[in-house]
Amino acid sequence: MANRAWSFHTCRNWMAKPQGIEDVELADAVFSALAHPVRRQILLSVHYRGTCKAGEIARRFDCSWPTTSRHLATLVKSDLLDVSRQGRERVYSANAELLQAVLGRWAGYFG
Amino acid sequence: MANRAWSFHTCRNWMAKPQGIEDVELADAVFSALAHPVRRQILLSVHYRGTCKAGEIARRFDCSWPTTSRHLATLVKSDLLDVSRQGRERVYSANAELLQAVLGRWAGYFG
DNA sequence: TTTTTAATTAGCAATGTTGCTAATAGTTTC
DNA sequence: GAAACTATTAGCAACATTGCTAATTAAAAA
Repeated sequence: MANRAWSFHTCRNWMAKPQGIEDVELADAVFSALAHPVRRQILLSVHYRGTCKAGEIARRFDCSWPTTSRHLATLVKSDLLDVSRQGRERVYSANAELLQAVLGRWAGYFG
Repeated sequence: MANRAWSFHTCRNWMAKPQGIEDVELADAVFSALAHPVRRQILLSVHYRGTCKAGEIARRFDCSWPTTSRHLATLVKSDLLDVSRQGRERVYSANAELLQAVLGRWAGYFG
């Protein structure tokens, strides 16, 4: 029989290094965003270009513009990408600090 | 019109830092495994305990033993967990080096 | 103001994930 | 060998993700 009395509290007590709820949600968003190869490529590409318009990205990947657009939305929702409008174009840039913070924290848990 | 002529080759040329195919698959497995909060907790817990039997883990999480078992299988498939049989029990241990290698590489891409 | 350009949102089908209970496999103990 | 114990696999329902095309929004250009 599985333990039905589980709670965040009991989990914190059992686990050696407790995590705050905010961390759980942030990690969820970031690792889920990174779980798709096209999103990882988009993120890398935007980072190394500095900034990128949606169309520049959409034209270079093997999926339709709407599909790319949804990947971009997922990345923005996770805060790994920032976006700003310039006329009818949208300019994306990578939030490298957030990515490094989350990956660094998790690497640290296993250090 | 989206670029239908995309290929891994063209992508490598466009991207500032190309990735090998192995890296893509490894990153896929690792980030997908980390994308679920219960799997992250299991991994942390096993790491801080050193080793853990399946039952110890299953009893302490808010999901059935079979569900935990599948999370464990996902983690093993990604190589983030190692497993060995001892009699009728299975002992899991975390592969901290792999996790740090993958997270470290990706943090490095954005350094 | 009409047309073109840039990009997203809507809607749908296919597929993948996650949870459960029930069934099964392999080990130890009696 | 039978019973008990540890754990996984099978099978199913609910839900989420991902891809597409078509429709829509918003801005620029004509």
